Amino acid sequence: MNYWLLKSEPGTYSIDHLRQYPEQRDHWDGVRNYQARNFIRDRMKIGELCFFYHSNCSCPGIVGIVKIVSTPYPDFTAFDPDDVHFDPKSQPDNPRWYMVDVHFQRKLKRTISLQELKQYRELEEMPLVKRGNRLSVMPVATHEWQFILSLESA
DNA sequence: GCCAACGTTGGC
DNA sequence: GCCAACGTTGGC
Repeated sequence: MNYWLLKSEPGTYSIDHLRQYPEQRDHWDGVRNYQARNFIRDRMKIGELCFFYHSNCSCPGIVGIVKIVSTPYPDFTAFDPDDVHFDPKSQPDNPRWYMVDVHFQRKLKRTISLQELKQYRELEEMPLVKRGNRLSVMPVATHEWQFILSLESA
C-alpha cells in the first residue's frame, strides 16, 4: 500500500474544485513528466490515499486527502488538440501519459504549509522539501504520512 | 513578477 | 552521447 502526494495549482484546480464535481470524483489529468508518469502508471493502485498539495500560490502546502478510485489509464487530454495538455506525441494506440481517477476524502483541519513541513527532520527525505524540486506526483513514506497527519491537530 | 532549478529538445 | 538553449515549475 503506497501513499502519495499530488500537486495542483489552486488557481487552476484546487481541492474545492474537486469537491464540487459530481460524486466528488474526477480524473487527475495533465501530468507531463516521465518520473511522475511512471509513479502513476506503474505503481498507483485503487484505494491508495494521496495528500492534495497546493502549489504556486500564496500559501503552498498540504490541504487535504484524496483516494485513488481507478486503475491507471491513458490521459485522454493528451489526444485533444484543443486541450491545454495536448501532446501530439501521445497517440491512442501508444499513449505516453497516464492518469487515475481520484475521490475527495476530506480537507485537513488546517493547511500544513511547505514552510512548516521544511522544519521537521522526520520529513527531510521528502522530495517535496528538497531544493529545486518540481516533481508533481511523489510517493510518501508511511512514517511521513503518519507524521504529517499527527501535525494536523498540533 | 522574478528567477533559480530543473527537464527536454535538438544540433552536432 | 554531449551539452547549450529553451521552456516550465514553483517558491518567494
